[in-house]
This record gives sequence, structure tokens and C-alpha cells, in this order.
Amino acid sequence: MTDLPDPKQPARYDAAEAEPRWRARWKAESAFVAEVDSAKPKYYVLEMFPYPSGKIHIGHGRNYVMGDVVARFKRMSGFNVLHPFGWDAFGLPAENAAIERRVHPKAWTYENIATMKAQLEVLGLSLDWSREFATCDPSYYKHQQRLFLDFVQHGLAYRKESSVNWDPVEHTVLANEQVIDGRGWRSGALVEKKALTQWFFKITHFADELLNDLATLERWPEKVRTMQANWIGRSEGARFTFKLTATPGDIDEIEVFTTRPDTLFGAAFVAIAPDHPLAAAVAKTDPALRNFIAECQRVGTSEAAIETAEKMGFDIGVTAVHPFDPNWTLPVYVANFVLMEYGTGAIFGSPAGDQRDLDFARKYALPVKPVVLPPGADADTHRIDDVAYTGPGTTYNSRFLDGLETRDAIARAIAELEKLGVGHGVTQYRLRDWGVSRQRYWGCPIPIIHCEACGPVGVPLKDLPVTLPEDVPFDVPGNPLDRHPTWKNVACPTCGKPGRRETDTMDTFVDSSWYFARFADASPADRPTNVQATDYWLPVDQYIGGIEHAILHLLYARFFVRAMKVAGHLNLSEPFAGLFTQGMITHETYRDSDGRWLSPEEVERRDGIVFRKCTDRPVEVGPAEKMSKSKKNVVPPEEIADSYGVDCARWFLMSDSPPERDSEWTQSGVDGAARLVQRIWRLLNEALPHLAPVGARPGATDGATLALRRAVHRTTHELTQDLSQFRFNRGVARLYELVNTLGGFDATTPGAGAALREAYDTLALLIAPMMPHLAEEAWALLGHDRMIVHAEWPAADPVLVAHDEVTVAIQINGKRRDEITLRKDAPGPEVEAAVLAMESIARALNGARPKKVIVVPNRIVNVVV
RNA sequence: GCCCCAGUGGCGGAAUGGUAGACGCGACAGACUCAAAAUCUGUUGUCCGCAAGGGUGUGCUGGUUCGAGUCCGGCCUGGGGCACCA
Repeated sequence: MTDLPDPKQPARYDAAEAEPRWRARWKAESAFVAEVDSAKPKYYVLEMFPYPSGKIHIGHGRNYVMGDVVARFKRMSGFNVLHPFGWDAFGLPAENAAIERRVHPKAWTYENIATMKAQLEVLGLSLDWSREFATCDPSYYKHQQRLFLDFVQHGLAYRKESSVNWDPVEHTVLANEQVIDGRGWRSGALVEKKALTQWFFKITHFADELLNDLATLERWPEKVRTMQANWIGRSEGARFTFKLTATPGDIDEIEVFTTRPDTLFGAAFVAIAPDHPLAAAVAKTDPALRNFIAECQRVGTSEAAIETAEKMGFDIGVTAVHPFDPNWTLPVYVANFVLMEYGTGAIFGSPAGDQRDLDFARKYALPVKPVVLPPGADADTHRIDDVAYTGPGTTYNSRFLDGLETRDAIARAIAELEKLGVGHGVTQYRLRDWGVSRQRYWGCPIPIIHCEACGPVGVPLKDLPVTLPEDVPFDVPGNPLDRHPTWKNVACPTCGKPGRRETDTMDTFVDSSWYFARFADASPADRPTNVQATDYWLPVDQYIGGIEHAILHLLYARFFVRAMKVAGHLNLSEPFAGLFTQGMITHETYRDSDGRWLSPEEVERRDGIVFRKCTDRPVEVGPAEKMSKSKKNVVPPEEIADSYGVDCARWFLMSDSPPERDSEWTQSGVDGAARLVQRIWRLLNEALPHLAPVGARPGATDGATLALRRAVHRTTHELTQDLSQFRFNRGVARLYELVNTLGGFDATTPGAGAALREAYDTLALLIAPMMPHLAEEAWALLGHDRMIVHAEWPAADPVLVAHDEVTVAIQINGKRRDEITLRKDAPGPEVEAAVLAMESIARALNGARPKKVIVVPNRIVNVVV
């Protein structure tokens, strides 16, 4: 029996066959390799590069597909597009894998990269792979070491002491995420704070610039700019000193910072950080204070842990003299909520004007004297009970500040402090310098040699890169570089005497702070950047990544380009002209009865109950959460690619949810996308015999044919806007509407051949960014010789986009009562007359006389009675 | 604890201060079929009503406005970040 195709049942689109074929052609023609071309406008689109954690899941896919849709759309729109890819390859998980599975971090990382690259290729991304690198490649981190040395030279990197989370059992520094309820995640030991001398980048040098330039980032989400501004936290206030009545450890004063010097007459106490020098001095002779400080240090270094811990203080028995009254002394406390890193590590507490100070005062029975009278309040009756008044008002109970408004009182208080010579007005930032030292193996070595005679000396450029030794064991916790028998022993480059290598490596945020610049030209072996290439390609026109990077990564990158500019490696200040923060793909989570996470592949649903596959063990189903390896709620892209085709997955990822919001991966959504793919293919095949030849242009049309043309041009117009504005889900809806219109159009309509040609050509072009393989297949079937990746984005005809009639709702007192269809832009009086003549409106008015008729042209008519 | 964001049918969501629920999913009904799958057509916020029509409805609450999902105040719930996860 022969298998003749049924003319009524066109063959189904075979994605499994077509997709690899088109990817091979793109590759063969190097369709996505970018070259500098000054004749064309450039467009650099970049998705935040991934950490090679093992496998790509469809949640990553959303990020890359989004970027790819933009890249393909811009390429078709005439831009010279750069769309590179690489790997953020240093990091803690590789070391954890080494400890847990006895694989070397390097082997583990490069294997993961190979796996993930193969997965990515299936997604059909229009990437220029010729620029690929991993940050753990010595050919990349070599240049990072050079940048580090340049920063040292320009005073942008320096050493100072700061504290880390220390696991006293494992003798290891712990990351904040490895501290769980104050204990080490593996050892369970109570974590201690430990001071180490570490390297810092001087990001505070650019604090003002980083804050002010946020205003220039017009294509960044407002919320990200707000978050960064708050993070930098510029505040104006005063720094001044309290003289002490005793001088423990020869310390005779405390410098504090405050934004509210106007509340000084409400002061009840002075509080210092547990790691303040005065605390240490007093603790020498006070065992109880030593215990208190030790207790504070068990909280760990994270601000969240410190802020959520119960507020506690310890009176150190020293008093401080009020700067405005030598006869007024205040108790000095060590308090667990005062941070050494912020301001001066000391504050004064004015309980009536600060909630935390008030809680503290109530707890330790300190006086609460209100000094700011809220607007409208009465001085005789205004009381502070459990709620502090933190707003502005009129100063009272405050001697020479009495009667002044908050603003003036602040200025007057600062003037007084200056006159007395004990303080001055200052601008303070919450932003702290960036600590980059990590006591870990799998990171970029800090290219420094410590010499007893010369101090820290930079490794000479000719000796870069300082590479990681590979013969290291991971069965003992701690930093293998520090324990290595030979690696750290090296002669001082300056004097030749025996020296020690710096065994700390760099924070992995350093790696991701300049990779986008290296992508402009990843080839130079002798310098970090090819400035000609960076001048052409940078800044990144569209950067796409998760909102979780809104502050740290993006701020560090903004710092880095400024520092690189100082060192002569770049000519710009802002790395990312446009930013889009996409939401995450979520999926339910599954837990076995023993509490282990299970992947979606390991479970099955039977009669609505979820079981571990092939067993009777029920599985606990958790809510949809961010896809993450740790919770195993991931879906691999190959699974979808093999069954439905990757275009289907791409389409689903762009549909439904707005891209900035989280989106749940569901099977029914994938099914819907698969139906659309087949529907397009079927409609195209059915219409094909009726199409005019390639290049035919529709003449004058009317009726259904004109309506079809209008639909095509309107969709083109709207989709162009939607793609430009990252409204992919709306664009998807518009394309569904167009396909519905095509499905309802009779292809045998006389004289419709040219309009149909236009419609199907346009449809193929419009779906090309989201479903590139199907678009190529359709384009070829439509008789075009060149691939659609080289085709031009269609232009909408404004005449066909415009509507000549509009339907306007009619309200009476804001409630919709009827509607009326009028020609577009009909003048107000004409609309009003038409509306008032309507029988339904007359009935609804029931004889009442309209007081006012509001006519919003082409929108709405509201009759007010 | 602090900073930022979100909340709309059974579900994902749409809506320059101007017809709330586009589009998709699901459900229901019908067509085609011996039957099924696939496909196609229709209905689908909710309440009252045979219908015409009307009430009600965007987390809660108060306000601004001719008009509020949208703007403002106060809350509730969920999410992101908090400097060593990336």
C-alpha cells in the first residue's frame, strides 16, 4: 500500500526534522558572526551569562530566548547585531562538588560547559560563538589580574581589615548562605566573626557619580534605579565627637554620625558597634562585656541577620559628655545593631525621633524626651508612647533650637557643632567599599606577592597569568591554595628574597564585571580590551537578566567600567544603556518522604496524587518556585525540543506572562503552542496554491480582502511596537489574532492572490524572531531563495493601519449604558448630539436633564446628570 | 528589621485615568467520524431574569476625579535584594 499524502490533510510540520537542518545552515553560513561595520548602526544585545551549574533548564531558556528574539528582530530591522555568549565559570558550587563528589573543580566546570553548550545549541539561538570564553580560562583571568594591578596602581584597590564568618570546626570562611541560623551548614558549629586583612575595591570613590548617573539610564527599569540609589544611600548629616568621662585604652572620645543633629537635645544614650575600638578597650578589663561581644559576633556578618536579631545593648560604664552641655552626660552602650562599616560605627540615640532608639530606650529604661513637634500637634499634649515620630516638625524642648523647623534646626545644630570645633556637616554614603578577597580555590588568583621587606608587591605583567595549581586535594575543608606545599613559595619580584603568594582569590563578581567588554573583541592576548572594538560595540544596547542582580552585579559592573576608564582600558562610563530584568520561570517542587528534593522526571501524577515514579510512595508537592538545581524543579529544554520542537518552547516562553513577571511552566501551555505551530503550517499549505507569485503587490482591494490586508498591516504595526518594548506576551496575542484572521479568510476569494501572498510572507517574517526554524521552513515553502535570517522586517502601511470608524462607549454618571460607532475624530458637539438623540440614552436618562456631557474624542462619552 | 516590586475570571494574563477580562489554557455544547484522535464552530467573571435588561466585580480599606485595575494614604499576602550563592 502506498502512503499517498491526503490533499485535504497536509503533512504535519516535522520540527524534529526541520529544526536541526536550519541550524546547520545558519552555522554553515556563519549567519550570526558579527564584524565591525561602521556603515551600519550597531546593536549589542547580551543576556547575563550563566554559571555552568550542570545543565541548562527551561528557566534559563527564557532569558536567552528573550535576548534572541531581540537580536533577530534588530538584525531584520537593519542593525549590525552583536550577540555573544560565555560562562561565569568560577564559584563556590564547583568546590562543593569537589568536596562532595571528588571531582576537580576544573574538570567539573568544563564538563558542565560542554553539556550546557550542547543544550543551548538546540534552542536555536542566533549567537556569535566565535567570541565564547569562560571566566576560568587563564586567557581571560590573565587580563583580570592585569586590571587588578592597574586598580592598585590608581589607588582603586587597597587592603584593610574586615570580618568574615568563621567556622571554628572546619577552620573555613563561610559564605553568608552557608551560615544557617548562626551555624556552619556542614559542621553545625556556632559561627564566629573573624577579622582578616583583605583586598578592597574603592567603589566609594565613585559613589556620587554612580548615584547621579542613574538619571542617564533612561532605558533601565525605574525600580532598579531606585534600588541602586537606596543602596548607595547618600545622606547628609553631621559627624561630631562626644568626649568621654573616662579614657579606657587611651580613647577619650567617640565620633558619631547622624542625619538628625536637630534631635541632639533628645539624646538619651550613645551606642557603639561590638567591633568598635572602644568596645575592645573596655572588654580587656570587663569579662561580661567580652561575653556580650562574643554573643554579638555569633550572629554572623549579614545585615539581615543583624537587623532581625533582638536589639540588645550593654552599658560599658563609661559616660559621654553632651556636646552642647558639659554638665549633661549620656551612658555608652555596645549595641548589636550598630554596624562598624557604616558611618563611624557609633551613634547617639534620640528615642522620641527614631523607632529603634525608642525600643532600646524602653528596654533599658532610658529617658524619652520629645524634641520634634509634628505639624498641628500641641506641645502640652504631644506624647511619645510606643511609636516614635520620625518626620519633620517644629523643634522644642531644645534650648537654642526651639521654634526652628527641622530643616533649619539641622543647619543650626551643625553650625553650633562647627563653632564649638567638635564636628561638621558631612555627606555620608551607605555604600561600602567592595571586599574582593575570598579564601577559596576556584577563583581568579590575586596577583600579589607578599615580601617581608617590600610588603605586597604586584606580580610583573610578564609573569601573568598567575594560574591555579591543579594538584590540590579537596578532602580537607579550607583554602587549598594556602595549604599547597610549593605554589605559594615564590621570590619577591622587587628584591628577590623569598616571598609568599597571596592565597586569596577574587570574588566571582569581579569576573562578571567586565566580560561584556571582552566580548567586543575576545582575541587580544596582551591587553584586556581592544579599544577600537569596545568603542564600536559598547555600551551594551540591551542587557537582559534576572532582577536578583538589580543591585550588586549591575553596580559592580558600573564601577568597573569607570575604573577601567581611569586605567585606560575603556572610553565609557555606563556599561548597559538598556536593561531588562525578566521574571523567573517557576515550577512546583517535589519532596520525597525522607525530605529529599525530587525532579519532575522522578515523579508521576496518578489520579491527582503525585507519587515517586514506579513506586507507591506519595510525594509532597510544594508551590511553584524559581527553577533551581537545589530544589530539582527543573525542566530540561531537550525534552521539549525532541517532542514538540524548540520553536514551540520558544513561543510558549514568550507567551502568556509579561516578561518581567514570574511565569509557571505548564504542559497545557506547551500544548497550546504546539497547536499554533501546526495551525500555521496547515493554513500555509492550504493557501499556497492560491498565492500570487513572489514579489506580487496587492492593488486596490475591498471587502474581505481589504480587511485581511488591514489585519496584516495592523499586526505588523503592533508587533513592531510590542517587540521594541519587550511586550512579547502581547505580541504573541497579536499573532494569534492574525492567524485567526487568516484561518477565517476564504483563500479562493477572487482577486485575493496578491493579498494572500502579502499575508503569508508577512506572517513568516513576523514569527521569525520567536519561531525562527518554522519561519525558515515557511519562507522556503513560500518560494524565497535567501534565508529569512537575511530578510528585512516588514513595514506597516499607515493608511491600512489607521481606523476610519471608532466605537465609543456611552456612560451615564460613569456607568456604561450603551455604545455608538462614529467616524474617527468626529467633533465633540456632533458626538454629543448623536448620543443625546439615542433612544437607549433617552430611556436611561428617564427625563433627567444632563448637567454636563464629557466627550473624550474616540474614547468615551460620559453624560452627567 | 530595612529597601524594591507584585496582587484582575477556574488558570496565565490584556487594558495612554476612559467599554474590565484582548489573546491563550481549561471547561461545556455542537459539527466531521462507524468510532476515536486531529480539526472546525459556538458558549464561558458572577448574581437576578425565559428574555430584554439590570445588579455586582480588579487583595482589603479610605480618598482624589465626570470617570480609578490604573493616581494618593493606611493595611494584608506573596516575591526579589540586604554586600562571601550566582
